[in-house]
Amino acid sequence: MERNTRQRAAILDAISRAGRPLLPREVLAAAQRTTPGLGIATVYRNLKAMLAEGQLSAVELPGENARFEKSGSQHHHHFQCMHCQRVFDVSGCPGDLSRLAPPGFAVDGHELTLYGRCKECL
Amino acid sequence: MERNTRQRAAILDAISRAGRPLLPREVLAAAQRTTPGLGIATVYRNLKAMLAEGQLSAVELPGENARFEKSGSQHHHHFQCMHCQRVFDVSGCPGDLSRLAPPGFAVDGHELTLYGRCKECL
DNA sequence: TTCTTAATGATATGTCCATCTCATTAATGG
DNA sequence: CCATTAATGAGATGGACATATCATTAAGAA
Repeated sequence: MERNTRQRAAILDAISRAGRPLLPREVLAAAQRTTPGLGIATVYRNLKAMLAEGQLSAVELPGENARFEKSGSQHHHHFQCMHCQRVFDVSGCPGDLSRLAPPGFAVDGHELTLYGRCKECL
Repeated sequence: MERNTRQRAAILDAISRAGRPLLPREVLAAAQRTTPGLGIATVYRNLKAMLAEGQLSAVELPGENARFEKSGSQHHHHFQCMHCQRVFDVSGCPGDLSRLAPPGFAVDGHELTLYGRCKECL
C-alpha cells in the first residue's frame, strides 16, 4: 500500500462521509457510487491496510461482523437500530465499571452497545 | 425433541455445572466427560431446541460465536478474560443508559461486556 | 419385552465472510 | 512519455461454524 489509488481514496471517503461504522459490503456499496467497478477484494485489502496503519478502527458488535470507522475519536460506544441494523456512535460512557466484576477479577476495558430505533426508523 | 435422552441431559448438565456461558465446542467437551461418543451435531440440535423452548439463552459477545447459558437469571452482563477467553456472568448493571443515545433515538436495551483478567489468570 | 419412531452419530454439505491467485491496469520515478 | 511494479478486479479458494442426510440406536408406549 504505497500508492494513492482512486479506490483507496474512495474507500476512505465513503467511511468519512458515512459518519458511522460501516460493514465491508456497505463500504463497497458506498464507494462504488464514485468508483464503479470497485471490487470487494480491494475493499478488504484496503480496510486491512488502513486498520494496520491506524487510520481506521474496527467496531465489533455482538453477533455482527466487524464494521470500520475513522480513528481519532475519543472513547465512545455504539447504538444499533433494531430495524435497519445500522450502527451509530454514541458519545457518552457510563464510566468506571470495575465494581461490577466479581471479586478477584481485574477489569481493564469494556464495550457497550445500545439497541433501539434510530431517528429515521421511529 | 420429545424424548429425554442421555445426551440431552448431559448437555444441560454440562451447562448447569459450568455456571458460565459455554461455546458449543465447550459444551461438547464438557458433556463428553459423562457421555463419550456424543457428537457435535447432537450438541447443536439440542442447543437450538432448548433455546427455542426457552430453557437456554444465547450470549453474544463482540467478535465471538454465541455461547449458551441457562435461562432464568435476571438481567446481567458478562466479563471476558483476555487471557483464557472464557466468559463469566457479572451481576450488576450501570442502569438506564438512554441518556447516552443521540437525540431522537429510542433506546430499549443494551449489552455490556467487561474485559480483563479472571481470577485464575491473574 | 416388543414395537414404533424420535434422536443420535458420522460425515457430507451449506453458508458466510475473508483471503488468495493471477492476468491486467494504472500510479509514480526518471 | 516510458518503464517499473504496486494495486486492482474477477473469480477461485479457504476456514470456521452450523445444518442436512441417513443408516443406526434407543426412549417410551403398550
